[in-house]
Amino acid sequence: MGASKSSAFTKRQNQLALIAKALAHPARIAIVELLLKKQSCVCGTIVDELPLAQATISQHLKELKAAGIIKGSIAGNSICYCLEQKTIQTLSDFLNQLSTYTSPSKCC
Amino acid sequence: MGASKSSAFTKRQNQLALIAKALAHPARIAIVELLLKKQSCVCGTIVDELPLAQATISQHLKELKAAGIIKGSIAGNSICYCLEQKTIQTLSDFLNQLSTYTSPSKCC
DNA sequence: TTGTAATATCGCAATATTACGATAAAAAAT
DNA sequence: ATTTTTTATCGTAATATTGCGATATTACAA
Repeated sequence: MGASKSSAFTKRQNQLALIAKALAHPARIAIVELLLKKQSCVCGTIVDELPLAQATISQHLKELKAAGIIKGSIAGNSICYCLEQKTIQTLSDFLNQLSTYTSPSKCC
Repeated sequence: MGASKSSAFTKRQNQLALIAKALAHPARIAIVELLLKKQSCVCGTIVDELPLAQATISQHLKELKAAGIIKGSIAGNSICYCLEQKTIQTLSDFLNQLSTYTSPSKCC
């Protein structure tokens, strides 16, 4: 045991969890913040701005890409990363649902 | 090595990552969905509806509570859980920022 | 071609998460 | 008082993540 029981849940539940998981690390939050703020979204810039080794950043970028949160396009010698709004919107919509929730009178 | 380098990031980045991490599992997505849909938010109901052992559910509830996503209040013999909108809103606001992003013309 | 710069992948050690049976704790029911 | 119900915690095995040095890969430059 120890493996996540993903087969026991719906496709949508697994998808939302995957997107959240991709954002579940401060380095990856920092990366998407950089993509939001900076004009340049080249990988090297990210490596320069974050206090982690190049190999580590590359791994984080891979996870964000696998979850569909960012996409990379080749720009000459380097790779330019950008946010994928569609995927982010999926989680965003779910959270908006949650936050407009009104608790049942029974408790809380 | 292996530990997350949380000290290298801002308090806000760590907080957002923590909230995302709490939602980074399909069982925990299922739990907050239940809290959204059901009138009853008693722990036992959650255990009955999800295909996981009681100990496992309890652990997931603990994580959601630790991240401030839910809160529990004693209701007689059992415990009633509800969503904490404020915390959810924190991540929701961040994602809304991300999804209104327009990519720099340089690439993508 | 040969060299250099930018990213990705591999391999490994340290740590964290997931799941659950067993057990504890606390209140309600008998 | 004893039993039952409800939830939490402990201990542990299986698995996943994190971080990085070393190395591969790929594209451009000279």
